[in-house]
Amino acid sequence: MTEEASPPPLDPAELGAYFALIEVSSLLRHTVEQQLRDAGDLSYVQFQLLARLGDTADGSQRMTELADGVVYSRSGLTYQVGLLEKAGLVARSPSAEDDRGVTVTITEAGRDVLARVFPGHIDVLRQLFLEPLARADIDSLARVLTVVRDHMRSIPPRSAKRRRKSAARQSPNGGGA
Amino acid sequence: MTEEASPPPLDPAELGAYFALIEVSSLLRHTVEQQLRDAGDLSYVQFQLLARLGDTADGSQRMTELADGVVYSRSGLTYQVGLLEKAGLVARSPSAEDDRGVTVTITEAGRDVLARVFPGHIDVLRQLFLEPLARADIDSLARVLTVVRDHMRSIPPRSAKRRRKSAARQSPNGGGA
DNA sequence: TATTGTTATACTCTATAACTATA
DNA sequence: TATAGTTATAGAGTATAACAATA
Repeated sequence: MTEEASPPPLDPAELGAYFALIEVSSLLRHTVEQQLRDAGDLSYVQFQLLARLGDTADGSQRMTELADGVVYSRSGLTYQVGLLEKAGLVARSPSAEDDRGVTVTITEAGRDVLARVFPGHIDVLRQLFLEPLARADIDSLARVLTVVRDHMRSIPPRSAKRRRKSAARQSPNGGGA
Repeated sequence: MTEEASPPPLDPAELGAYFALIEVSSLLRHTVEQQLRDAGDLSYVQFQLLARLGDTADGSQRMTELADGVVYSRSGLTYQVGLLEKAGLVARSPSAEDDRGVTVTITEAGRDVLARVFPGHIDVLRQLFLEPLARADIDSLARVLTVVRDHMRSIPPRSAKRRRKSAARQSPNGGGA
């Protein structure tokens, strides 16, 4: 085990893509988190959860569905949803069809926070991320990163080791769009 | 509060680039962190610090230089370097020219850990990130993301929060929550 | 007076394991 | 037995502010 064959090193473009990706996403994430904190007292994860709920027709999703979207341990999701509920931004109710389940619904207050936070969020994205890019760059970026994402999603995620989520079955509303 | 005019919403390509960027970097980061933890008991930040030191001619850098590279608060850097030192992977010594300064140097053990961790690191990058991409995609990705990074670096971000001196103290804003 | 770096501290987030209640 | 979700708990990481020593 000490003698692992060294893989060939990455070439400059590969290294460049990797380092730039990490650096860009770190800086962007950092700035966005500050904006969300300032504007709505939300962490990024909480924002993601609210945004996800706000995107559905009835503003509701089951815990499991939320966990599928945001890569989390179940307890982590319970924690974050608990915070949102305490802040009055979501409500929990027993699931109709499955007595084990819990349905999370965004409240009016939750939608208000979302609306209050969105403009600044978009501003940050424009100023920090999109501003220096040409139309073709953005298209290219979206295309290539989507390829990578789909590839990553198609691979056995480590989280599947313990308690498998609904990874095996095909969910109609996967997470697309 | 300020009434911000709603900016025009992002178009699909812009949204796609943003979401894919966040998702890809999250998943990649997550996987890499596990690998680093498993192979060398290193957090990603610790790996970054070691790699940075290992990249210099003499394996040394001042705390300030390290802080410039890795987006951190000074105390955070002190904490991480403290951990690395405790593990014997770096050594601290007083800076030669500036008696206030501290020079951090990677040790032999530190280089060993780096060498032990690199192959798996590169494997993860290849399998998860680079594998589905054509040569041209990687080049394109590197180019576009580098543009973004340079743009981000040229802006205000973290330097703005640097170290601020306490000028005339504002009245203590009692609102604690 | 400004800067380098540390310390003290408080807090957020995340993961694991044990637990319940349904299916 | 397997799944949905919660709880208890423990640990890592980060930021802020106060501080000491030096420039």
